[in-house]
Amino acid sequence: MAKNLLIVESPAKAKTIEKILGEDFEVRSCYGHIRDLEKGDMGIDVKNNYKPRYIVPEDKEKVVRELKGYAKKADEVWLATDEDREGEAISWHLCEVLGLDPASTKRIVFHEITKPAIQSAVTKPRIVDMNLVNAQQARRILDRIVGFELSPVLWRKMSMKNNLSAGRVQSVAVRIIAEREREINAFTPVSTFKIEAFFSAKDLSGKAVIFSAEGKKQSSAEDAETFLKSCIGADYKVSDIQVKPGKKTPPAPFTTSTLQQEASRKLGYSVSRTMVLAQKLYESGKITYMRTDSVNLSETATEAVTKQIAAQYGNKYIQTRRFKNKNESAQEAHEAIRPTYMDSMTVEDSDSRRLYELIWKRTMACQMADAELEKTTAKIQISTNKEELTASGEVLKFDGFLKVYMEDRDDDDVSDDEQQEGMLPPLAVNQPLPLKEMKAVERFSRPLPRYTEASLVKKLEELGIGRPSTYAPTISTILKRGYVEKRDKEGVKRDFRILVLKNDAIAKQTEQENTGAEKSKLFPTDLGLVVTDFLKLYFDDIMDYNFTARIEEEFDEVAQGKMLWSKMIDDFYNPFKKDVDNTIEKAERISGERELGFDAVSGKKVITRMGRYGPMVQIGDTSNEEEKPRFAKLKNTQSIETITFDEAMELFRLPRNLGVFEDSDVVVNIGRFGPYIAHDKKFYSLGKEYDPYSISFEEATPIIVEKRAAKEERTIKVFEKEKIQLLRGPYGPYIKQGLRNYKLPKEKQETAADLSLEEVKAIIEEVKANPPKRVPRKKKGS
DNA sequence: CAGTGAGCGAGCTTCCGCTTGACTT
Repeated sequence: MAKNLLIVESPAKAKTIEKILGEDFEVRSCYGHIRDLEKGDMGIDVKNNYKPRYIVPEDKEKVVRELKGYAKKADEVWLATDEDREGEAISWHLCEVLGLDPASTKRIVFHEITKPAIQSAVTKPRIVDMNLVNAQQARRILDRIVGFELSPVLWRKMSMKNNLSAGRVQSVAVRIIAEREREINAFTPVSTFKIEAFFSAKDLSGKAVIFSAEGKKQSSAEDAETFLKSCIGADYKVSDIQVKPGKKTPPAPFTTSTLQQEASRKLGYSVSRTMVLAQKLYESGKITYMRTDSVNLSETATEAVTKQIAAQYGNKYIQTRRFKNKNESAQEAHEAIRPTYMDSMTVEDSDSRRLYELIWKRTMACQMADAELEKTTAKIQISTNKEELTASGEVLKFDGFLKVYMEDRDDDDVSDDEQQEGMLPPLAVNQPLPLKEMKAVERFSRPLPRYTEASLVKKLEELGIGRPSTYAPTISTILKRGYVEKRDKEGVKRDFRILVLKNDAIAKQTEQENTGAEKSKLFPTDLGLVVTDFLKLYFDDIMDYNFTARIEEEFDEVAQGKMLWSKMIDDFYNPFKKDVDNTIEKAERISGERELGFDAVSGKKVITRMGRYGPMVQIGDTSNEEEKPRFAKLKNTQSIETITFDEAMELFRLPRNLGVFEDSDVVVNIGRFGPYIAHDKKFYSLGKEYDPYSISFEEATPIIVEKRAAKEERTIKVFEKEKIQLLRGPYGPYIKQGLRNYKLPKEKQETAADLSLEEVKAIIEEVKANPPKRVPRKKKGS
């Protein structure tokens, strides 16, 4: 048994460190936090200075039990959790649970898992910093108070009430999505006319090439026409040439947030997919820790990178750099995300290969030379006009880091004015240029695009909201709660005008473009919009984009010992609790109700609002005892915010009876699980390719026949009397009795069709006796 | 699986941040 027990947070890290420290140390991991506030009564004694009540959660009991065992056997316990607020708190909780004295237990830190860093850390132990621990407790308690006070307000005030939640991070994330949607809805595009002239000139080899030059934008079709007319019969010549050097600098190495953004843009990965793959790479020792907000590289890593650059591209491609975090809240417990071994350019695993190569390239690039450019701007004079045209081109003189890596940009970073810089043919001042044609093309201004998962992460990080370990879970939460949806949107066709000047004549054309199409973007749901409005109305301080930044300043003061954590919480809690009580007492139930007009047939009022089961439209009033109102559910692409009267009335066309097939009615409707066909007491889901409002009898009947056949296909065997079915599912054959499913043991899966009733019953009993382990369900804290 | 939409009110839900697996009909 080793004399020393060293505890870190991550098991993968434990393995590496044990190798470095050798026989004197046994290194174990605590798998993150080992204690948390109990759930009952918020886990806080509000009246007793907010004293927290901590418990070891059920799924951490085993870890704690084992650590206690190791600690008992060791002569000395060393705490080596991450060097940040959360890590410090974990060390303190370990002291509490393992019966160690925080005033004397050795606490060490390192921000990189390298031999020199760890060996030097062991020579400089300190003790747990209680001020930092208190800052974490304040953070934890404030989040618990906000979450557990606000969520119940929603349960009381929302008409839709299952599983609603609110919190410091998630509610602001939803707000960001909601506000962008409203900006887009309110946006009115303005069109201008872009002037583009095409000239011919000879390139270096003497071949004629076409290049383009731009003129001043025209604000209307009339102005554009006037300008083109003024150019009729004109001569063109180069009046000025400017050549300027330029450079591009490589981006910093990856943090969690930038990795998620680039993997989204370059590889199309969702934020959670990126994290799953990165976790795999980390656990197999291929990359450093993947949840970090630091852009720092260790000395050893920088050396390895430059060595690799020299070997692959030569010394002139090397430029060592140190990157600094812009974000002050960065807690720099780890390095940037980089390959562990720079000489491995790729990995075996095909799933994570593309992500690994992306990380490898970005890491290489960050220590490589700037790319050098030459930007040429040529002014072109129009003989009949005092306006000038501008042609610009860019030539790469030295590729530098671009040899391996080019960062992608978000749509919203690319402005309309920016043009793709191509090459210009060699030009000389006073050189006459023959005009091929000149165009005035109508271009519309565009609203900012909707957020992707990754661009939302970027925004949250800019606001200092959330941490690397929570970006992916936060997105899952707001999707799961139904505040936000990830989906595509079809664009709409729009005409745009083009005026062409060619051979001294002007022609007018109209062309079509698709606008507003979105792919895999985040849209707020009506629930998200209504909840956001409600929270903004009654809790504007918590919904403020700067709320987190403001309280982080106070946490910092606690961490520096300048403020008592309980005082900080008290200052926050008292006014907040007043708002909560006031809201519960005074606020009306929220439904986002909007009046659309009056039904032509009944003369009754038509409204749209949130109902118990989601957004809906309603004809008539619920207060009318005589006649119940008519209800219809909104389509999932519609919103109570934007639906028109005509669209609303259209929804009342369901259910539709299409006719009689095999002696039964064929009825189309939309139910709890989407559009369906009901026929002969059976239900058949309608795929996305069908519209229940327009599907015909001729389209519907083959669906019934097909789905019926597919179901037969899935059925292996039926025991009619016992109501037991043997079915084929995506995870192999299984038994279905009533609503419950039972998995077949592996050895019986091949021969499922031969099973007798007795054998099937035996399997059911067997599974019932030993139910498959489920994901640990949260239990009531006690 | 596929009706619902008002109100009453058992008992329940809920936060953010640290970490990994075992699980899916």
